[in-house]
Amino acid sequence: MQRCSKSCRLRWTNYLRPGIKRGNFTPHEEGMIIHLQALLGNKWAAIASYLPQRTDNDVKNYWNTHLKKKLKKFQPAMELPQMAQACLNKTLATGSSSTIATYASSTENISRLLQGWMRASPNICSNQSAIILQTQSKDESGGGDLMSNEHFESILWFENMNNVAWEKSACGSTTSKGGFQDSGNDDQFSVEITQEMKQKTGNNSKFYPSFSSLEKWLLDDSCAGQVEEMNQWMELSPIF
DNA sequence: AAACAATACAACCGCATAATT
DNA sequence: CAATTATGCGGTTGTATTGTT
Repeated sequence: MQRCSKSCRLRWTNYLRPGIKRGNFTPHEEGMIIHLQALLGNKWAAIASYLPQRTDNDVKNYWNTHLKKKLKKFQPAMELPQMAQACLNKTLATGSSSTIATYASSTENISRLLQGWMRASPNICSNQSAIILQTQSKDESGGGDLMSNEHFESILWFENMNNVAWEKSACGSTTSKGGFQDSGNDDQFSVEITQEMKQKTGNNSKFYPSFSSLEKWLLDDSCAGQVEEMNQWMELSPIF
């Protein structure tokens, strides 16, 4: 079999390169992909950067063959962005204790990814890294249609989120300057976002969560666990 | 056992951008 | 600085495998 240099490189990066994990995706990985796809759209390389040992091709294939199907079944009951939002809501509302240590090994990838974002988006506030993700994710059925901004806004703009969570976190907050510092205190997540929200809305502008906030959410085990729960529910549900 | 369908995944293609000459 | 080459990425296709009738 003859391959051009491009094919060789591709085969190396996607198949032969050492350290590539093969086989089934764990529920946690599955959850990560679902979250990230909802947030980033079909940015497979970006999504894969959060999943060490998985290539973008892997993630893409898994999405197209497994997850897309699952979510399609699930969609009549809950739209995909809503699912991600519901997961996000629950995370904030419960303030469950969990650790981001699982993906600590991928911090390098994450920072790289975030740097890429920072470069890509002209609307980023330099200091607090508030974001407007200008995604051009393609709808699976539309094959080229832009996903509506409302979908992403519903995920990213925490205005739409469970007010109880905000009340709770706001009441419990004192001060939390300077971000997370890996304290392991998950309430701090809500606290920081709340304070950011107050800052932003105080300036009569829309609120965007900071990268660090989103990042923390993405790396939170609890959401993946919720997706796993959902998967189990889907399997048990008579609808499917 | 054969034919067909469905599935999974490696590989290919085209495009955009970065790096090199 | 332009031209060329290399690289990265996302969409799509090809094909081997598995399941079903």
